[in-house]
Amino acid sequence: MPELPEVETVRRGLVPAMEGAKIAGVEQRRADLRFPFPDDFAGRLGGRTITALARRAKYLLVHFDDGLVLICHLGMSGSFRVETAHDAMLAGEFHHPRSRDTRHDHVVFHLERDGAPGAHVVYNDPRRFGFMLFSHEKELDRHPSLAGLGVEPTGNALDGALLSALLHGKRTSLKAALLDQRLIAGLGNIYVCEALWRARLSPERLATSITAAGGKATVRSERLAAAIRAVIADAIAAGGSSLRDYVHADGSLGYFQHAFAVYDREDEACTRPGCHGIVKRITQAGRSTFYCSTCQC
DNA sequence: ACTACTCCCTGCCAGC
DNA sequence: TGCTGGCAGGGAGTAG
Repeated sequence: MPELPEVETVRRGLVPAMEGAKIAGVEQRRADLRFPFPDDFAGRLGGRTITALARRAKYLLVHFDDGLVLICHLGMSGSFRVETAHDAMLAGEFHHPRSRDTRHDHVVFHLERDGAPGAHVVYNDPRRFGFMLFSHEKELDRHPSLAGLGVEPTGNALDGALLSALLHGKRTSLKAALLDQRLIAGLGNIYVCEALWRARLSPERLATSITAAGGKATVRSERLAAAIRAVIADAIAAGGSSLRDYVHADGSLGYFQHAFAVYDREDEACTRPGCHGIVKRITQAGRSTFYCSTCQC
């Protein structure tokens, strides 16, 4: 589910309720998600004030006033939603328009602000591939989940030369290489497919084939780096992609899924002007790849 | 060191 | 109307 643009959208959606708020209490409704919750999870969070919400790749980072950091990963099906006390009351009594499936509400953060009860932030995750772990600001970069992550595809850091250097010598497919979080951190199945289509490059091409010795930029690496940055920026601007039940923290939907050129568009006509190809679906590394074999080569 | 494959878990949808 | 199989935004762990 959530790739970088979705996590960034979630982060922005949670900021108003969470930044500057104090944790009044935490309901932890099961012992584990993908991993066991840290010991005394609720106890360690209670009474702390949230100073900032940050993001690294697909990780949401909740910073507290004493340097504690809660590292959250949403896995495939995780989501957060913000409920006001009023929402919670209505949901209990009526079918509230914004109510949703609460079967997999695993964690509820009760917030307070200026001593008054604030919002509830609820973590829901049907498949439980998500997880929450603790770290500390001073050792965050060395945390096992974050230490090996590659470059962010936001901003201008990822250019043709860097991409060429990262992919040089990689004998795997271009698709698999772009999914490797150690190289570029934050891309997932959707945005890799979309970036490759924008760059007119085949997902089946050998990753090293778009590079030059010494990591010098090539026409193709420049094109792909630009496509990756653009698709991520466009998706963030659109509020991410809403597939199935994925919604923003405030319950609204992102709309980038309407802009997909190839993802989940098997058998549809390629929309590139002048191209008369049909979008195909193939399986790479056990996951679906969507692309146009006519214009992507 | 790399690369490839399996598995974790639940829900949903198409096809029978 | 069931049932069944396949598939889904991810990544850790293991085996070559």
